[in-house]
Amino acid sequence: MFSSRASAHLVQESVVEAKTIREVYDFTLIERKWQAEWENARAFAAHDFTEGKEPYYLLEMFPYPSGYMHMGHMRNYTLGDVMARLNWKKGRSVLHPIGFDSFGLPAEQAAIDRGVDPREWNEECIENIIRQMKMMGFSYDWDRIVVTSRPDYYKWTQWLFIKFHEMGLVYRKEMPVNWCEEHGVLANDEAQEGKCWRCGRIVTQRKLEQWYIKTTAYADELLDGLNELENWPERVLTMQKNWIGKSEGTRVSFDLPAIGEKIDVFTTRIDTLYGVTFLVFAPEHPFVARIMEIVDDEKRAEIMAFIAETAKVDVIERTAEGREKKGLSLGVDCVHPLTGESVKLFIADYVLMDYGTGAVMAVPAHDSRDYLFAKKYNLPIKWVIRPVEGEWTEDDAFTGYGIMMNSDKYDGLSSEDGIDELSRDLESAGLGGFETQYRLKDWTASRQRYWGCPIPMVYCEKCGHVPEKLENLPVLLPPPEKVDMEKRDRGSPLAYVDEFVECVCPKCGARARRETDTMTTFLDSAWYFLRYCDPKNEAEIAGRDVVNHWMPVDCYIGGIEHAVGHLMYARFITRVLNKAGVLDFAEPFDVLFTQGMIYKDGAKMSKSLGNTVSPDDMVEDYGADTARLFSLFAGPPERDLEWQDEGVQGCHRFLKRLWRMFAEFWNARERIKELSASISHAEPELVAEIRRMEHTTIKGVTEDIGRMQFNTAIAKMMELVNFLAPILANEIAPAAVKTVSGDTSDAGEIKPVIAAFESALKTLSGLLSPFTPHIAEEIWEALGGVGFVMHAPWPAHDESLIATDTIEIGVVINGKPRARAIVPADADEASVKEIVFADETIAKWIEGKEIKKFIYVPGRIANIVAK
RNA sequence: GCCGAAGUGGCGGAACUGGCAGACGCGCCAGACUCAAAAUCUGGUGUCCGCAAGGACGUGUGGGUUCGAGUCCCACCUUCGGCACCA
Repeated sequence: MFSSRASAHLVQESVVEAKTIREVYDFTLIERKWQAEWENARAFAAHDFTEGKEPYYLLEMFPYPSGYMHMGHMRNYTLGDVMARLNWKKGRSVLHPIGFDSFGLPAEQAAIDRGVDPREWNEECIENIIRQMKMMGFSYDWDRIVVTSRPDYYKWTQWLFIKFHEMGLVYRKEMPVNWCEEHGVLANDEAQEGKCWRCGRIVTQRKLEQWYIKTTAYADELLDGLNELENWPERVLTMQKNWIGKSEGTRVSFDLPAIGEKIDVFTTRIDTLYGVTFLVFAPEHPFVARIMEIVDDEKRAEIMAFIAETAKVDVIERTAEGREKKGLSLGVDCVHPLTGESVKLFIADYVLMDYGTGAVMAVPAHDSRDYLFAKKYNLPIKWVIRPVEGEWTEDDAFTGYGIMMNSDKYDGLSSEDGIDELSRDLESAGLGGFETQYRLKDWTASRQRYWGCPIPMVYCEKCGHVPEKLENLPVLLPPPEKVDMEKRDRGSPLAYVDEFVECVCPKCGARARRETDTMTTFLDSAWYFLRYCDPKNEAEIAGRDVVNHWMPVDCYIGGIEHAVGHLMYARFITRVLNKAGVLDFAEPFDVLFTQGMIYKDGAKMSKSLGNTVSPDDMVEDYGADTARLFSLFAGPPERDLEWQDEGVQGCHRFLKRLWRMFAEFWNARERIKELSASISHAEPELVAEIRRMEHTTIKGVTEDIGRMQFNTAIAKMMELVNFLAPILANEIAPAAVKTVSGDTSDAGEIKPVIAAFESALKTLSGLLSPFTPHIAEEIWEALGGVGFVMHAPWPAHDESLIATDTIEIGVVINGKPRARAIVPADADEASVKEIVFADETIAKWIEGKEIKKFIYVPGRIANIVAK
């Protein structure tokens, strides 16, 4: 191999001045050359408000900068790059930005483990990833990079928090959290089986007061908004719908005379109210403590033991499938609101404090959980619903809708009518009424971590919790050398940094304490797409006009793993800012595309499994164009794909073949060009064939791309190369050889073939350019293309060049393909029938049989039914 | 358990609204070039029967609709993903 410098010289000369192009595909050279050209020309820069061009905002989910990226990550960005480049070619004004979600645990952990500065660690990783992205030829607007951990960004994350505060959307609440002595607060998935995922210590429950954001206030809007999202995958919409978990039902209260209180319960089946035989509380329910005060010592001890038992089990295990339902009678009764009967009161672990009211009315006859519980504790079962048709058995709960019975004046009503009437009657009696419950919970904004965006709130003895003044933003994170990140007894490590904590009250000026929790990183990433529109604005989160110009995002590409979390938060923030009058639109992402993951050796490609493929190695061995091509060709983008090294070689072989064909063609053309006089001949049939294939390919590729079927689009371009290669070898190259030896007899005839071939090649470089942009630019330039091929218009096909006079169809006899026939393209059924029956092979098959039916599907098959 | 997606050669995958199953690529086999290997090129390649021409079978399983089903309908099996004591 040549050193890249020496060969750079060689190829540059050969393409531009000399008479031959080397047939060796020097991808390193080509790729470096065009990456430099694009950079110099600022070819990827987005331009706000370009006149006469429709804006197109293409976004990929930005990465967490953890060291380096592997091909699994790169697939996402390759997909996005194809879409961006495609839209450049379609004449849109493209915004294709990139940034980094750089706050969060890995940087903090690196700081703890290795004593590095998280800022520096982030910046190094970012630099490396940018290098890798440029190496892949991605067309990002590098002037719009956004980094969530930089103060110029997180100033606006803080501004958002204050905005929420202003709008009454944040509040403080005390809730139990998973606590590890060593690692502090843990998320549920970090506390599997009651043990810390890092150190294996037993996780305990601790109460902690934290900031919450009222996402539930937007539950209905977020749910209804899903109907507008026509271009989102169905499964994401379903997941969001389940996550919001809207449930319409009825609230009803039961008297609890023992402590002089009313117990509210929520039910979706108020029609079963007469079947209530007991009530169940979550063990954490506040009334349980009240009841303990009035029961005897023995009972109190029992209750305490039961609560202690439940608390030992973490949430995950407690809500595990098929778990035996454990409960305990509290020894007090409450009163049925309609019958006045006494019903026993229990606590049980299957009732959850954070759904509904934390108490349920138990109807064992019509709820399977209550049924199991009643059987276990020998409680009465009262049947109040019967099926509309047929019998039921008492071996199990009957949970369907039916006809009410044993329900006083409601007897004979359908469940639906019963729910309606009972809810109304309860409402007028002041005992309850219709109510809607959501599974969606408010969003915990606080994290007890150092490496996050400081929550811009201040606690003053006199004024309470007060937001920092806007002109004081950003509230800067103290430098890492001032922080002991492992100190967590007070919650966040920042609580020990006096110069951070001590401040003055923004309202009264008295000495005050700064909030030491930082924000969840989901908040950083829930609005970054707005900042890309106006990344350098120092006065606003983003200029109003420019945001409304680019937004909503035309196409958002990312992994399915963000179907609920990130995408829900981004939608929430957009809706809030819409309501606040900052944004003109309510939904941030017009089209959502979820790409599949890359697997290798049967497992998801990941650093921890050590089965990654490095883009650096790929680019060195095969080049960026090959790496891009393979991740697009191996399968449809929404599906998972298995990484296969042999497949990579296949794609590389294709590019090598393409390059060699191009070089051979160019060399042959040069020879013929200079030696032959122009002799006009009739256009050979070959020219029409080349044109037909050229335009068929344009049509097919354009259609496939419209459906984001990049794998089949690439297959069609491979077919074009397979078609062109023998023409070069058998027609053009021999003519060139003859010409060189002085025999120009073929030159006149071959000239139109060369012209058609050249046109096909130029078209191919256009079609290929979104996928393999470097080799495409090189071919485009050599064939005299104007400007960058990435900005040149997408090729258009001419239907009249595709059409043929005759077509070949299949002939099917009694369901089996038996023969083929050539018919005029515009033939009708009668004339096709004539041609088909004149055929010998076909005659043999239908000999002595009666023709029952003849069907001609234009352009495809003829079908004969014979008996 | 509920909801959703998917089952096609040795492998990754094509087949848009029912119309010639297996495009394209990988792998494999044979041949060419080579002292040889690699690279490259040419041809072949669903399975079974057959020397061949040719034939039979074939899209997870079982049924159905249709002139015609990978595609539509019903039932089932498997895999993957999401949710899961939600009252």
